[in-house]
Amino acid sequence: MNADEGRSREAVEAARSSGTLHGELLAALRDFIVEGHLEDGVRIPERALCERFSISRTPLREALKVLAAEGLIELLPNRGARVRELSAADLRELFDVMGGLESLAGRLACERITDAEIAEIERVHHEMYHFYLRRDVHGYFRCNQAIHQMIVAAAGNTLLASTYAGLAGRIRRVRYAANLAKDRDRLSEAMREHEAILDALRRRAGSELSDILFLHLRNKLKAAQPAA
Amino acid sequence: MNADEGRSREAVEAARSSGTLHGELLAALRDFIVEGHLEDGVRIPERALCERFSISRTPLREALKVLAAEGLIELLPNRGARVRELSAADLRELFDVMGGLESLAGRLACERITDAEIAEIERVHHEMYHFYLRRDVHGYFRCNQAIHQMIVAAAGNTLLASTYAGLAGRIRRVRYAANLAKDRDRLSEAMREHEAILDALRRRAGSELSDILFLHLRNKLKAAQPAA
DNA sequence: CTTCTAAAGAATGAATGCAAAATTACGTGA
DNA sequence: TCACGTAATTTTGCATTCATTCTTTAGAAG
Repeated sequence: MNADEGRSREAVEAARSSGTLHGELLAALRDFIVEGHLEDGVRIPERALCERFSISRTPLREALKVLAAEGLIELLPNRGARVRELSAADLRELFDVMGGLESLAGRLACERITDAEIAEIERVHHEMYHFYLRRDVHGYFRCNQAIHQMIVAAAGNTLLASTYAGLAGRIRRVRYAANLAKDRDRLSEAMREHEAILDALRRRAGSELSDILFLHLRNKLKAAQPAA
Repeated sequence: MNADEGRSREAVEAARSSGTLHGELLAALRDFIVEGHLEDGVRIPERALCERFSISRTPLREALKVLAAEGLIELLPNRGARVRELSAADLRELFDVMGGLESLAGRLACERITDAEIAEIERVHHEMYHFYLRRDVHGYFRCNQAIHQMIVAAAGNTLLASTYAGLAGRIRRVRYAANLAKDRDRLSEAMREHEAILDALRRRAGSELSDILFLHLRNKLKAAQPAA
């Protein structure tokens, strides 16, 4: 019997989240790492993680292999796992690819986004503007993230969404918010860019939005990494 | 992943070369699947693969988990692994994301590509044109693949390259070449698009090339899937 | 003959055990 | 005191084993 598409997808999701010990452990470990509970570059003994999560080494090692494949950790032969450090070059590559994905998201979103979805993004945009005026950096960034997330969601491409989420997880470990917050000029520049994003989105100007979003990410990187 | 999905290159390369069973097995299995030696959707008994590769289940299962994370296979809880079937929707998503990545690759390539690299691409382009005139579909597609690969390489972003390679592997299983080959109009249209790609590349017109490449992939999908 | 049930068989998920490699600890010599 | 070589401990990689779940099949009832 041929498994139909919807059913296999559900099954995969089920496997990933619940049911198997491996799946839950994988999600838990991922959060654990993304939230920065492990130092960069230091060795992570398997035994310690086993005790931490009350589990045997077999499922743990499976999860580590997957996390290595996702790029969150490094697995050196016979030398165990360590949280992957991001060099300046790595960060640049990450931002560029994220930019490419957001660029794609904008293009796709223009093809299918509804007026209601645009209105919702505009709502968050105005909220963000409010935070901007009040210098509430934390609130500002939350709205910022939300807007980009909404554009990706509006693209209606699950592969894009999951790929984007994976890279976003890697970046989340980097504390670049502080750098961005200090640069007031960058903040207002970003606001203007977001205005342009919304404008292009309203006009469903996919190609144009694509450009804007890529450059937006480029500028974000520049602000985060003045050294580069 | 990074070699593939953004996984750490050093670790993966080390694992692959330094004779860790898991690394070699992973690569072998990936090739084995990508080259289509396993039927879509049918159950893959672990025992059979163990015997096929003369190893125990532990490293095999680790490799399967990674392949599942890469999206090549499905792992259903307590029901084993099967090669993932691509629905029409999946294929559309794949092509769009590949289009986004190639679009990004073109943009980045325009920033850093050398005249020598462009000349090399032109060389393959003319070779491809030759195959096109002689109706040598096989040679045509090889050149086609090579050109896209060269653009991605010229982007100089290892994360982009590995992500792209991962998705390309998933698509490689789909035999769309036959469909494309039948449509002679599509072939000449593709040739014209490739001319435009080269032209934009010569002018280092990143934004323009970005558009062309995305649409090029869109048209490729349309040709491969007239039903959609 | 079909269909439902249940038990036997097979496959997967996880834990443990063992060998090889690496890291650490220790002792010797300068 | 420091450098170096060697042995002990730790850690990783893989195989094996046990437990649980799924699949298949034999059998009985309708």
